Formats: sequence, structure tokens, C-alpha cells
Amino acid sequence: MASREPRKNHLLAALAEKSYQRLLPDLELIAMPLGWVLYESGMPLKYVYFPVSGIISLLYVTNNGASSEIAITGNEGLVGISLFMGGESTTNRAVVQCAGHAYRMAAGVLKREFALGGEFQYLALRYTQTLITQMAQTSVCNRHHTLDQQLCRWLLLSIDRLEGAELIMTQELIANMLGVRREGVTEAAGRLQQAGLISYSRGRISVLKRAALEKRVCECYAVVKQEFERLLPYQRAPLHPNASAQTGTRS
Amino acid sequence: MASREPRKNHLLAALAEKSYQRLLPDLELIAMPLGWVLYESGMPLKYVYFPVSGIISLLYVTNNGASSEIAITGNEGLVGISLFMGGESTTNRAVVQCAGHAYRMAAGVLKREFALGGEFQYLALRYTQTLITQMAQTSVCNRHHTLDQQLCRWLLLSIDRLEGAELIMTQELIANMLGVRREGVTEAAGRLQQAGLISYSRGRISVLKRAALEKRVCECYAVVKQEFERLLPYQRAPLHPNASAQTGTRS
DNA sequence: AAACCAATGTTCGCTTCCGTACAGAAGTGT
DNA sequence: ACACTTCTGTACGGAAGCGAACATTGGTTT
Repeated sequence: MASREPRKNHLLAALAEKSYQRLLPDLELIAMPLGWVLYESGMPLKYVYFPVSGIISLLYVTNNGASSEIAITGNEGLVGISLFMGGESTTNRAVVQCAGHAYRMAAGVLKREFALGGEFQYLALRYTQTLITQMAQTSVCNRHHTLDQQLCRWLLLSIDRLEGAELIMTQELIANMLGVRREGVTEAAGRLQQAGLISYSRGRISVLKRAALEKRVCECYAVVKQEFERLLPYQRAPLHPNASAQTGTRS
Repeated sequence: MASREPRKNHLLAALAEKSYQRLLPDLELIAMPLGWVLYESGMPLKYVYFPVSGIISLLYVTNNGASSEIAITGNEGLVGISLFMGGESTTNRAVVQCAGHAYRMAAGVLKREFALGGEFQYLALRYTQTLITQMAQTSVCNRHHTLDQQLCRWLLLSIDRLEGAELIMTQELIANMLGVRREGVTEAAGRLQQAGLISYSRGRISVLKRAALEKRVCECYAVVKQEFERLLPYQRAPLHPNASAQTGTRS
């Protein structure tokens, strides 16, 4: 498991060697244990996080304690967009949903790099747009789709961000993410297990038939995934634009 | 009603005179009739729009025709963030919910201005963060709050973006925005009218007791509004940062 | 092995909202 | 004044999910 190198994060991987080398000294590896809170609602961020493994949930907690997942981030993105968006904080909370590792970078370094207007800015903004798509689709899904469909969406989005097809996650926690009752998840998951699509027991969920899950899921999953592939096709070669206006004066 | 000057848009108003004068020649006034579609899902944008009056709804339409509002924009913001976020298009649709006017700017001009990294970029990104907050809160609201509360939220968010306290909008359309049945809106609106908070008839809704509405609404409204005031306090004086890194080499 | 606890399973009444159907009311056009 | 359309009101059965209460199961601890 020496695969903790920064380039396992897709955004860092997409940087050209030059930009990457510039950032490397400022990247610090940290472990993200399950349940760790990267930032709290309203709390100014000190770091931005580039996960190389694990999953982070962005969720909103209501006044009466109910919660609801807004979006999730894995090694395809970064946590802490408010640092370059300008707000310094957000109204949501970031929690580690599946343990893993991330490289973090101090706020100041991030802002400086972003302000250069080069490929890092390009990637960060495109990633932010995928995040926006995810939020919008979560909203739609909450409105129109059944719990069964939402569970499928959640499972697919999650295992897409992991190595295997197994999740360490109790139904209670899934319920918190989806913003529903634990009993509801038990029933929905029971139906999926009955159908042989997944198997689970005491906090371990395995997706057995991924294709079948994709048949049950609502359109929301595909919308998010496609938008992802459109905006951030994964590749190590740099994909920055030949950015007419800004890089001309700098490179 | 000669109040169609560009500065009625809060983002344009927040620009320093110098930046504003640079953009002015590229701003073109256009009328936005009710129901007009500014852009369609997946359609590359040709313009970005700075409303000076009226309201634009961002909404997602599902495969089976159901719809759901993601966020709304009035003269406090702009429509077309995907142009500077990098995607060129989004998965949602922008529809005029209340007729009004806007200044539009060609995509190329916008990108050039954004790439300068100055106060326009600063404002555009901060506005985008408020939009993100709005989307997140809509998602939460869809999950946890009753139709009555959601209607209150929707009414408040809407009249905040208008001159008076009257909306030209049928219950049918409101239902489309909220993603619920028309009958549900009739019942919820009926309750509000009974309580004397609003009055409506055939496509005209007037908010009579704003304060009382704010008492019935869920927390979502306040969260969005506060985040707005935090990120974009409305003022004509420029509020750009003394942007250390980027403006130093350019100004 | 016993005790304990966390995770999952099941049930029941209740609320909200949906789908459908239809009726009345208020404008509009001729 | 008339028909016509659009908007709003009402009603009813059904489905989904909630809140609460309680049973069972499978690890873990002692």
C-alpha cells in the first residue's frame, strides 16, 4: 500500500510536471480516519485537501440535528473549494465517510497558486463545476426519486471512489448521509440483497452486481458521472487549455 | 422605469470605475420575457447575463418531464457561471421566472475579463459560492422540510429579488419550480392566504406580511440570505481584496 | 462461557404528498 | 352576452416514508 503518492489524486495527476513540482514541497500527507471532520460549518479553512484514498462527505446539519449529504469527494477532487472561491468557509461540514489518506496544502499556498491563473486554476474550477452538478442532482434526487433509487446512486457514487467494491459503513451512517431513517435503509438494502445485487453484514457492504445496480439507479448517477468525464477526463498528461489570455504573459 | 442601467446589477455595481468602464462597451441590454429560456441543458453558452430586474430560475428537468428548481438568480448575480468555471454548459436549464431585463456579454469578453484575475474574477467566484450555498440548501429543504415551508422559502427568495412584494406567477408554475403537484401548492398557498400572510388570484401573488412569512419559513432561507450578505455585501464601492499575488503584476 | 453492545430486522399507526378526477371561478375573445 | 380557456378549489384512495417500540443477531469484552 505504498500507493500514497500525490499523483493518485486525479487533480494533482493532471498537472504538468512543472506545476506539480512547484506544489510538491507544500503537500503534506495525512491520514483521514473514519468520522474525522475536515472542517465545520462556518469554520475558516486552514488547508485544502487532495485525497488519494477514502471518501469525504459534504453534509449539512439542520438546527434539529438532521443531516443530509450535499456531495462527496474522493481522489478525483479536492476538499475546500471555499478557499479559492473566496468565502473561506461554507455552510456545510466535511466528514470522512471512508477512511483514507490525503495530501493537504496550506491555505496561503493554495491561494497563491490559484491566483497564478494557470492550469491549477483551470482544474480547480472545472472540479468545482462537477461538484455543483453533483449538488444539483442530489437536490433533484431528493425531490423525485425513491429511497431505493437513492441508495443505488449513493452506493455507485461511493464505490466509484474506492479501490474495491466493498464499503465499511453501517446502515445507520448511510441513513445519516441520505437524510432518511435507518429503518428505511435497512428495508431498501434488504431488497437489494434479496435480489443478489449486494451483500452486507454489520458495517460491511459489498457490491456484487454492479451492472444490475446501474439498472436500478435513477438517471442522477449517470448525469453526475457523465458530467465528470466531460469536465475532467482522467489522464496524467496535462489537459490545460492553451489558455490564450492568461498564460501567454506568464509561461 | 429608466432604471435599466447596468449598475442596477449588484455585481456590476460592485466593480471599481476602471473595470466597469472597460466592460461597459461590451454590455448589451436585452429584455427577458416570461418563460424565455436563456440556455438549455448541455447547450454551450454564447453569453453571460447580468440581470437588472426579473428573476431567472435554474432548473433541472428529469427524463420523464418532472422538474425541480436548483437555484434562482436576480439582479444580485449573473447567469452563466459555466463560462468561467470552464464547462461551457451545464446539466440544467435557465428560464425566466419573472420578466425583466438583463445586460449580456459575449462569452469571449467574459473569459478575457475573468482571466485577468482581478476584481471581476473575485466577484464572480464569490457569487458562485453563494449559488452553491443556495443549491445545497435547496437539496436539504427538499429532503427535510414540508411543502408549506418550502413555499415560504420560495416566496421570500423571490420577492427579495423584486422591487415590490408582488409576483406574477401561477400556482402551476410554482409547482413546477418546487417539483411538486399543483394541488399541493394550492393547499399550501390557501393556508397562507387564510392566515392573511399572502393574497393571490389568477397568477398574481402578493406578500402581505413578510415578517410572518419569515416566522413560518424553515432555516434554509436565512442560511442562504446570510451567506449572501457575508460573501457579497451590497455596496457600490468596490470590495475587491487588495489581492496580493495577482494584481501586483498587472495594475 | 457469559455478558454486553452495536448492527440489523420487523411491526404499527400516522403524516405528507401523490395521482386522479372533477367542479367552480375569473378572465378573454368574438 | 356568449362560449371558451385558464386558474383555482376540493375530494378520495394509495404509496412512501416517519417516529416509536421492540426483537434478533453477531461480534467483542471480560
